[in-house]
Amino acid sequence: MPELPEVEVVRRGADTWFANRRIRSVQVLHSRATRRHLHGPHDFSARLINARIVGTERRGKYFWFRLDTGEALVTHLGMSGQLRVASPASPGTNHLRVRIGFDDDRDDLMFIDQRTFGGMFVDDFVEVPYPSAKRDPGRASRNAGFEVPAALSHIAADPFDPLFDQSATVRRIRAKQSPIKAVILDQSVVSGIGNIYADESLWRTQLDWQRSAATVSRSKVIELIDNAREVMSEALAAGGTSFDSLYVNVNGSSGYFSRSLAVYGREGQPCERCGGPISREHFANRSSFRCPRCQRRAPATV
DNA sequence: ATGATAGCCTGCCTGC
DNA sequence: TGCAGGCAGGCTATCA
Repeated sequence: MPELPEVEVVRRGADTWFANRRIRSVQVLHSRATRRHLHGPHDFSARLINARIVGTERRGKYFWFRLDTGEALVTHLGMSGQLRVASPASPGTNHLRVRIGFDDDRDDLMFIDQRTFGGMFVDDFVEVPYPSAKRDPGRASRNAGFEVPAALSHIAADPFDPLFDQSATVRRIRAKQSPIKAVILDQSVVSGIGNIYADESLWRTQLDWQRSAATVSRSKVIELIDNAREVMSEALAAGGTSFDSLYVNVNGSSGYFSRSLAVYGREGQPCERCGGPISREHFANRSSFRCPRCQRRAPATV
């Protein structure tokens, strides 16, 4: 559910509240929440207890706590996951899946997830290489690589990542025949973009989501990536997009970017660029919103 | 290899 | 009022 800006809001909150603290206790209240931890909930807890959180990092919609054990506590919010701070004395809440306590007796970390598409797992780091275009011969140490949890090695850099290689990403996008929207939602091509920001970026670029990626010009793809970066930074500045209480930051408050959306969820309402009605179409068992006037569909070739 | 689809879950909203 | 059906911001596995 949450896309890059929402995950980044949560990561920042998590960093503020949990960095430099040592884990004392771990409760797994629903085993599905740790299903991606291959050795089970007991091993999950054992690897965390006594570990100190060094800091937090993010790639796309995943973020993780770097531990002083050399491992990562990886978190994905899925569609409905939340990270909340809670007093150690407070009772659990509905949909509480994992609760972590610290040796300073200050606030607990609660992972809450109604639909259990999200989860947490502990993982080793692997090094991902710097893209060749970003190599800096004068600073060999910087070129050594960047570490990500092993299970995330297939996740591409997101448009804010220092490792993001824009020209390589443009080439990869244009090599695909699929609808342009499916390609920018593919986290192994470019990460962080979900259904909302895909539609918003396509609207800003005046592209029909159905267009085969291979038919979009190189400059238009560059514009699309720039627009995705732009809309996501605006959303981040607004504290994220939220339609309901399912997405909140660690304090439980929600962002207000939903009022700035141009197409997403605005079926029938006027396009702010041309005044025509926004349409809603089915795409991969979900919805796609576009302005049929500004985002023209090429006539079907028969 | 790439691309499309089904499945995982729960809660809420709509329409009958 | 009750209930079935549709829908939700994502990812992964599996099939063609």
